[in-house]
Amino acid sequence: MTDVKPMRADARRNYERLLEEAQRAFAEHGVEASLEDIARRAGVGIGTLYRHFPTRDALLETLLRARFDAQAERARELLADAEPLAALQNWLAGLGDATGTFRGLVELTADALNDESSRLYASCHAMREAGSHLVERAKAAGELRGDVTAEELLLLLHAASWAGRHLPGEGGMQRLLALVFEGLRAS
Amino acid sequence: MTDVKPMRADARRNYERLLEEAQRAFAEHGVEASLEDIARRAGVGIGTLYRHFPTRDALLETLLRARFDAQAERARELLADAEPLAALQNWLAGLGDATGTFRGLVELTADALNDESSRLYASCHAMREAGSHLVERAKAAGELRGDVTAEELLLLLHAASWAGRHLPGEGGMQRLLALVFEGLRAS
DNA sequence: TAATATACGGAGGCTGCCTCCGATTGGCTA
DNA sequence: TAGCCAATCGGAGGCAGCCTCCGTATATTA
Repeated sequence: MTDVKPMRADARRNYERLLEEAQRAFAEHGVEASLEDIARRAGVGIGTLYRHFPTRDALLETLLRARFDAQAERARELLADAEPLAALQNWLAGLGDATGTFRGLVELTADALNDESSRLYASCHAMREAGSHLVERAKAAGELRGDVTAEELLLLLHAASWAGRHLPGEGGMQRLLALVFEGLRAS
Repeated sequence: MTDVKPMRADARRNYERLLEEAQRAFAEHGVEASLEDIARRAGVGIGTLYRHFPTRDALLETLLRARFDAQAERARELLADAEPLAALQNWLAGLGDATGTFRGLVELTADALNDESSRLYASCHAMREAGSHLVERAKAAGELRGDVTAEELLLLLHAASWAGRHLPGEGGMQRLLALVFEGLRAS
């Protein structure tokens, strides 16, 4: 099936250098970091970058897939947790951290979920599927409103993650997420 | 004080053509629309655009100031409303509409609120001040949680507005905002 | 109508995106 | 170990957008 011819030594070396520098650049400048700059820092020509990663999304996907897959796996683990709502909140917080690693990433993943042709769709979608089981379980346990969809919930998490970036200081996302769960009305 | 020497006729004409085309371009392509394209469509040179509006923000601010000021004014009116929480929600919905006019505008206003050197800061800040009175009133009436700040509330509104753009179909923002007020816990 | 302050326009320098193709080289074979 | 060739590299070049600068044009005033 997956008869991947091994890469030539120079190709593999460049591939890995590129990923290292891309990670650094995206972390520092956000998902819009200059690709030419990444190639330059990796010590390869821009053509080499484009051969290995034909689009920016392809590069991002390679960096993120493992992280997103781990997040999906974590959802499966949390299905065994005794407290459905807490498990869901726990998982969402992790997702928020994951999409918070690069500036601009939340926008990308939120859009990817609505665009099957996106290169990021597959891993994002798998994550959503995994998460939706946590949602259903929390609903079934009567701990979560029954009229909220997994889509809405995920979007609210993304929104909180987005907002966390626009609040001075740390931990903004957690605070906002808590507010979203509790509601704003005085009780 | 404001002894504004009247503009030369051609200058005024160009100024207005530019605003018209900018409105159209931002509405169509979002706040990142090409400035060269705006100048082209307005039938003026790029230099003319930059003379009238030295930065993209200056152009945006001219287009938005009236709208934002109206929003601040609306907050003052709503202070007379008999139902503090409803008035606040009403006002927030209007703000959501205002920041939803151009793609990318929410990000801009959310950032402007944290950056006094931004050209948009003044009008955004005035709006926040006006809104915070509505917040305080709703708290005082015991209809809104006492531990929420106006900053957080505005940010949550912005987040809902942001998220509304990433949900297929209309009215996403209103639905999300409602969820934020009600809370997600089953009651 | 002539003088002059004001305003115009776009060339040009820069950066970033992406493609294409001649030059280079790793790895296999004899 | 030499030599071959497919795999890989690198960057020039075309395009678009940002912004500045300054020679040219023109509205206004006297």
